[in-house]
Amino acid sequence: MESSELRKAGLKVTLPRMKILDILENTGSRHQSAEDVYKALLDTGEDIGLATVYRVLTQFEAAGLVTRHHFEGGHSVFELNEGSHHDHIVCVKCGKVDEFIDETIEKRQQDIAKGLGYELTDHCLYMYGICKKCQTL
Amino acid sequence: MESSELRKAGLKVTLPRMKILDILENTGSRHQSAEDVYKALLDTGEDIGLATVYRVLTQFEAAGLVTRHHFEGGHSVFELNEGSHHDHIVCVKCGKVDEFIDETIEKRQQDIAKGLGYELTDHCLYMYGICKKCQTL
DNA sequence: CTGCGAATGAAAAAGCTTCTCATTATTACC
DNA sequence: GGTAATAATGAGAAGCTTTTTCATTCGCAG
Repeated sequence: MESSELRKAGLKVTLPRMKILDILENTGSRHQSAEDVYKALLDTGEDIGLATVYRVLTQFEAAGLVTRHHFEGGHSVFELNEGSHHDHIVCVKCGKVDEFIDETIEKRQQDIAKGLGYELTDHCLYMYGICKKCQTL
Repeated sequence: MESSELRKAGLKVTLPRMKILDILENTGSRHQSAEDVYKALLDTGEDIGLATVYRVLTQFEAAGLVTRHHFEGGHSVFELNEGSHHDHIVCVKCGKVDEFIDETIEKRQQDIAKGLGYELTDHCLYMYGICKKCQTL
């Protein structure tokens, strides 16, 4: 069960938190806004407030369970942390998102941060392009 | 004069637009929020509304004069387009921004996009960390 | 100089997100 | 298992950034 995940993060095991974790794990899109999660909860008949969704997602982020991305448009999207860190490439035509990880880039980032005197805490790389399918349309 | 820049972009040469362009060009920080620009205008005694600042910055972005960045914290910052592409590293404590360009990373990005079948149109890399000064506080 | 259309300012409105506080649920302890 | 202390929740209000509305003003072509 996921309840151990919550306990490990120092969070009480409550119904809203379990349900939200469930939505994050078992929904098609890996990148969901707080509003998306809220709507998904309503669809399953759960009566969980939007404020709780925001609170829980923020707690999950602090606990390292999810990552918050600042995509364009002014709102945040959340992604479950399963497996390791990765970056994103987004198709500007159809919105498709591919994920990747490149050790060369990761390494260079560390070197650059160090060179500029920074202690790196986080980073994100977004590439925008046209995917193979959209190129042929 | 910069008025030619505005004309070239198909925008009428108005006092607010000239003043805002001036602020962007002659202020210490290269990365300013709409609020920053608004305050700078007030400081110089100009009576320009915040709504106009937002409108003008958005027009400048559409005209390619500035780039809008979505840093963490929920608000946008604008940067004058002079010189070439570069990436950013932001101090999460004091908000300081350093810029850099790394050919190794640029090259890898192209390769990765190609490998995934994408035709790359744009990309942005944000690193977050603690700058040298803030580390000692 | 004059007038039309675009630009502006002020205030209201529109998101997204956080806060407040009374109520409810969870966990530690008996 | 039951119960008290404590944290979590829900609903709505509030906070922020950004956009929109609309009457007024300004820029620029004629």
